[in-house]
Amino acid sequence: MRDPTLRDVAQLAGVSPRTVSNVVNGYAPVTERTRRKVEQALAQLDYRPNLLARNLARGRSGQIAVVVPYLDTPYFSELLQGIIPRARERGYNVLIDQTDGDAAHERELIRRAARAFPFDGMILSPLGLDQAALSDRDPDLPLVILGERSSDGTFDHVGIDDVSASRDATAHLIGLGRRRIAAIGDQPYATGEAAQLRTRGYRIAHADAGLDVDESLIVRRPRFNRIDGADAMRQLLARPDPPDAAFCYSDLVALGALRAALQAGLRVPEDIALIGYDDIEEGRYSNPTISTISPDKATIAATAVDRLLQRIAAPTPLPGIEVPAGHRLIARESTLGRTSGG
Amino acid sequence: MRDPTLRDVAQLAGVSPRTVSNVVNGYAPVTERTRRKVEQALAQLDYRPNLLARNLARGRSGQIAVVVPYLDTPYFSELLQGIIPRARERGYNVLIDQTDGDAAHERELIRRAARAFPFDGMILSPLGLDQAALSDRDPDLPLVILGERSSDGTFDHVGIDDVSASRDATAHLIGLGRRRIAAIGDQPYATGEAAQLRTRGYRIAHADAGLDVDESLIVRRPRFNRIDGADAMRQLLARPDPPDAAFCYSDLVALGALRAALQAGLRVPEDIALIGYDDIEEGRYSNPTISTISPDKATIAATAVDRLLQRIAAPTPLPGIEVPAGHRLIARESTLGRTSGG
DNA sequence: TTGAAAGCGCTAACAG
DNA sequence: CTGTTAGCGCTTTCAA
Repeated sequence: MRDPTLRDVAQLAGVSPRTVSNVVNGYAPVTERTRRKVEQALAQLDYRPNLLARNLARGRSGQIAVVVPYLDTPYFSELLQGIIPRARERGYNVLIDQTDGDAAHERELIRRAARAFPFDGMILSPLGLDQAALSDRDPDLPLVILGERSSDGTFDHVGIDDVSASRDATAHLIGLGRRRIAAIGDQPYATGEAAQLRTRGYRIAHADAGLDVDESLIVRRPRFNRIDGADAMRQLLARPDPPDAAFCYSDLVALGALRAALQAGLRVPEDIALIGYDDIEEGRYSNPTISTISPDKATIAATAVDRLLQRIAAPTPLPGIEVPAGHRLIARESTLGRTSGG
Repeated sequence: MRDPTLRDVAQLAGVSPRTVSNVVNGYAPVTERTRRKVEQALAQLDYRPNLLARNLARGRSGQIAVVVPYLDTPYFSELLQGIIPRARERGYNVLIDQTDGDAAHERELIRRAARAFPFDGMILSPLGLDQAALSDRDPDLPLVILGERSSDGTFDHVGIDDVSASRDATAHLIGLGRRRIAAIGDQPYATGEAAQLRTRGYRIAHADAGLDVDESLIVRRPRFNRIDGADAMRQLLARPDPPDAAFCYSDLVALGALRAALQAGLRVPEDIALIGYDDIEEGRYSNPTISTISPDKATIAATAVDRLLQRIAAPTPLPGIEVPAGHRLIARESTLGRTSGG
């Protein structure tokens, strides 16, 4: 049978649809008596508003889009874990899309060109789009960017301070007495901002300690995944003068590097110490466990949602701001050794 | 400015909205000349249909819900990775929700009680709901169940044959000469069907080989995650007669167990061989790599979407069917040792 | 405080 | 082949 409509309820309660709407939405004041009648009818019919109709009338969709490059990257799925409930709490549904880092796909999304993807705002973790490309978008789309681009003043950006986090990671290695420290994951091109910030932190840490950087130890990699980490490590280990430590630009890279190092017969951290970035759960269970930079994911997720909903609600476009999130260094076995492991 | 509507286009092209709609949707045949005029107007105005309106008129939402217990469980995120593009291709958006295995939440969803969650059908991986509870739902909700419940005739179920997969895994261990094989993850209660099927396969493999099962080696665990695996392994290793192998009910459990075994100073697989279930990428990079049962995730994802869309499109409810998916055993270092590692 | 009625933008009977 | 028109179910302006 057809679902009961507002009109059905109105009829049963003997009032107009307008009044029922008022009761349902708690809008205008309604007489206690009327409200009671309406509520009874509502219950009796088990009425549920048709959201499509409501949204059409209200001119909004009640949905936000969350767009990440890869859904199966633990960092993103852990972030989503925080974003979804927060959005649901605040009355929004979450549409998810993944781009595989495809620039065209990302561009289409921020231009709202996708015919079949209705949303009131978007949380995007761009990968294919560089800073400039981000500005070429639907100006009316409330947008929050995650990761390492910076705000151009028309959208919010939430993320941790990559430079200082990377400096911390590198300094940790230096503090442990390591001197030939590789950096795995640099991306010296327009879309590689995230990587470049990390490289910058790596350099600063060296400078802080009065150490020179061996440029040949900075390894470029297109993605922050396991394969890239493993490949890079193999390449480094093939050198006559391999590194005694590596700052990996993601935990996945570190995990891949770890695998390659162990396969090559090295001991971690005795022969080579490893530190990652992201603090994914996997790094807490690997053998050895992975030292890492832990971004405050809960805060990032919550803040991203809150900012986005604010932007959506704002009658006139809000200025875009930078929202910093915290991070901390977590030292585990891959740098400290088993003694203090847990 | 306001987005152009169908009416605007019609006006510009000098035809009726009906004709524009026909052109946009490719419905009725349209004169070449008319079509050209309309298409030109369409392009000129950069017209994009309002989906809310379209869906309201069509009486559907154009969205499917995908509901999993945990988004950050690799198995699910890898599955989602397959589901989303497939659904998008077929013109559907994907709404995601996670339940944390909460029965009440799952029940609410299949009853379509959630006021603010519009979808035409649902792909659900139930955790909190047992077989019986699954039948108590909105009878009009096109539903595809993933995992280990079986179809009650009103929804489709897609999944691999857990019993035979588990038998394969156990037989692999037996074939390697192991005789004290633990099973980690049994759940002897209503919602633990998945686990029970695996235990059954474990028993069958023993029977096949003419071996007795040591009941005390079957370890119960509420969840299939890393912590449970680690805890279970610690408990097993504390025994005077520890096992020489373990069939873990998920890769995550195996990874946790691996961690605990190595921490206890054991060698894997020399002292204890481990096999998991799910074939998540993490198991291909752990040290040692994890032998596992690999379900055909691509097929599961694609089939689930296809079946669901069929159910949605069907004018009259389709009978629910069982859709089997394939699996294969992948032997890696955690059972074979490093010699053949890759 | 409540009713009547006009949309929101699109689809789809029903003519013609 | 194309125009007219009545909804889809809800919100909301305007009156009363």
